[in-house]
Amino acid sequence: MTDAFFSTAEEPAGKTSQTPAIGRPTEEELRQGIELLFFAYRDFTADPDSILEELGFGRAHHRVIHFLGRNPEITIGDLLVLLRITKQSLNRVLRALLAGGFVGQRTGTRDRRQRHLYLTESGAALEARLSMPQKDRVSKAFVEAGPNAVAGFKKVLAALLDPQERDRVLKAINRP
Amino acid sequence: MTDAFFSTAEEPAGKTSQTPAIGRPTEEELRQGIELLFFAYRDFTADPDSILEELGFGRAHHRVIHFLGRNPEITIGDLLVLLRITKQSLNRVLRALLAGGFVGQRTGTRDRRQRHLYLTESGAALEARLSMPQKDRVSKAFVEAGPNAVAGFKKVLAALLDPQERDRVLKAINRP
DNA sequence: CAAATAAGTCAATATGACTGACGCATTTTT
DNA sequence: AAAAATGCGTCAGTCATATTGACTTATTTG
Repeated sequence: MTDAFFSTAEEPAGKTSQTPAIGRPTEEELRQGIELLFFAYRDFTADPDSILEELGFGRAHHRVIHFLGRNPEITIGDLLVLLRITKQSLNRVLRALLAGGFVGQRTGTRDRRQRHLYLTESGAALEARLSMPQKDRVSKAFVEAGPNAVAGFKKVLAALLDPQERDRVLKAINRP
Repeated sequence: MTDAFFSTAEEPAGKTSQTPAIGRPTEEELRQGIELLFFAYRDFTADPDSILEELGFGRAHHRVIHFLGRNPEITIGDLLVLLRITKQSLNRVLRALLAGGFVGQRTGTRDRRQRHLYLTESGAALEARLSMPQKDRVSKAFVEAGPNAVAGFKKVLAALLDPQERDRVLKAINRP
């Protein structure tokens, strides 16, 4: 079996590599999609790294900052669910951000065990600075590819999400 | 199926959230694109992890296996360029794969300093096993989103690549 | 009051990346 | 032919991010 998974000669002559109108995508097309996603995501994530390095932060800090920007007053527990990491992993990152004055926390009023996190002014400034190159890249890509392509891009990415959580995630992304 | 994810009803009448025909995409749209990419990629990469864990391997091993499947007889140096990691980083991973019998190497004939790497039979089997869930996910997404959306997906991802290397990468992905 | 929950922390471990340095075999250049 | 450059392997040390497990404290809930 599998003597050449990515072999060039896997399709009979006469057929092309195009997606059939209704059937399953070809092996070739799937592989291309997978690799494209890999490379595009790699370039996409490479953008903010140099800024983070200046501050001695890593991508974990970036993620926290991003989601805090999007979800002000989120509790630790909810942030853990969102990031899908452990409390201990978050802790180190969060401590650094608190110490650096990028993030603040307030004790919950309804439940005083909870800590509500938020970006400080400098935290928000950092968020803006970090997201700038990514927004720039995505913006250029959207403009270049055109609105129709962008719609397809979003549609496919949405379909790639875990079906179980798709609605939840899309709702979170798409809220006003 | 969850249609109208990216409903346009979120902006006040008069303004639409469509990308302006020629202008810059809106902040909202950019943020959505960024987050969608993040979540979709996260789900996408989660697939093979359980298989890898069985074998005591990580994503680094997966990447090596994938690119070895795609580039049989590649040399160490070329693989390093492709993966953009250091020789030392690759070494540990490669040693494990060689020891496990998933990868073999041959001394080059033209230049005997070079090692040409290839997947063994069990390596190819593992590659197939790892890529199966990803292909499945992408396949379902492509079918669900439809050919037009897939074309847009690819177009945007290609536009997200670093301009400097775009041609090189696309050529590598898209070759026969 | 007892139990459950939210959070913080200590400790140990794993993975995957990095830099720097050095050695060996081989090829290329001078 | 000698010198330099190249391809690869490896030792040693570091770093960032993640993990699990166990324990504490404060607080809420049954």
